[in-house]
Amino acid sequence: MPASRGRGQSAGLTRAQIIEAAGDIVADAGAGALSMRTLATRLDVTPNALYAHVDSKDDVIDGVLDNVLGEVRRASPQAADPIAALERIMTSTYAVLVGHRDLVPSFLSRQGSRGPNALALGDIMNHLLGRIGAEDVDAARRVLVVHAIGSAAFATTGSEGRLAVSERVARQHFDLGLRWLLAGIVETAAKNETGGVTDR
Amino acid sequence: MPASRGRGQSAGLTRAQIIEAAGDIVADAGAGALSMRTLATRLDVTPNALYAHVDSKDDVIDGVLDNVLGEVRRASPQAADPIAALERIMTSTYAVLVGHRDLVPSFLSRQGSRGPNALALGDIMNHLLGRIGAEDVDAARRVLVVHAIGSAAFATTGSEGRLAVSERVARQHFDLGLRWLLAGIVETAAKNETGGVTDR
DNA sequence: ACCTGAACACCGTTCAAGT
DNA sequence: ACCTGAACACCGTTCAAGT
Repeated sequence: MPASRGRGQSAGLTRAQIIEAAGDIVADAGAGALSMRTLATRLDVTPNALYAHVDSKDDVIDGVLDNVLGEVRRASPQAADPIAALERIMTSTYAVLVGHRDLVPSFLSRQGSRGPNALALGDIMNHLLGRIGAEDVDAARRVLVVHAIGSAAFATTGSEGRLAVSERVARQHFDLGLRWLLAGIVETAAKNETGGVTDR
Repeated sequence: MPASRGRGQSAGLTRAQIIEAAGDIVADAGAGALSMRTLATRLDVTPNALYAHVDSKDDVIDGVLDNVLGEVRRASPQAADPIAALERIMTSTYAVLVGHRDLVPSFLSRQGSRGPNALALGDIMNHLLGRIGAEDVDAARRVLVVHAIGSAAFATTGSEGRLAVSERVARQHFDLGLRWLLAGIVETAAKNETGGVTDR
């Protein structure tokens, strides 16, 4: 019920404000509770008013996803040990995603968000992978991202399924896979080290 | 419009029949087109009639997912080369999932289906991983499954996103990651080979 | 047991106003 | 430009019948 406003009166809505409110709903009541209507109610406007600032519900979700990615602890591209820096970025990404469980399916179906935070993270990863000497930077980055998001999707204190596994064990599995992948990337890079361009 | 039937007349509905029809809808018109109402229409019954045979829409989706998993080419647990057999199983899983793109998000959010086909596949993987001497069979299996499903989720001829990549390249990335993971599993197994139990 | 009729409590989105 | 009112075309699920 948009309560107190007359017909042409601005509610002072902003795209950023809408997306933040959407994030709050997801945090408070789960992703299933997010609808254009619950969102409108929280902002004290009618549902259709939102469409002056966002394109669609998917647009809203994209914004929420990128905000979440903003919580990832970003390592510096100039970190002394690029492999350790990559390990930290991916581990932080995993932790953030596990902290926002019911957003993870959206993450995968929308291919991990294309917002500014996702792009910044991707750039840092590219730079670190370049310093390691990765043969195919795009491939390495994608495999790492798939592992982080996929692992988060599988890390559920899974109600009924018997494969369900504790958060601690899921985290161990993630760590193990991450080490295997980084080792593979490094090894592939080492093979190609026939005087190619490196960082120092 | 359930056309020609009187009030208590059986339509001869079966759970298997319902799930098959649901799979047909997804194949014909995409996952977005599947609703209890479109499903009922296709089966020429009213929507609520379905609830005598299935618990919910999620129940239907679980059935569809497991049917899809039935298409995976199963390697024999006794295959001469267990590593190659694992590689074949994962590659076939990836291919099947890419062939059912819009089901993949459901796959991840429902943790890969718990039906008979999923269980059978998991058993074969466990046996092969045991023969390789994997240190932690559960971890290895989960990491491989996450890689296959996650890679499939990211393999889209992605409309607008700039990260979108051709099906060929996505497949190359999957292959690369799979090799890294299998190498890691084998290497971890080799380290622990201090006279433990093996297959021969 | 297995179905229909009717309803409940929702959705996302659009279109024509009003200021 | 930014909002409201009203509507369109849907959802999943339940409950009370009928045979």
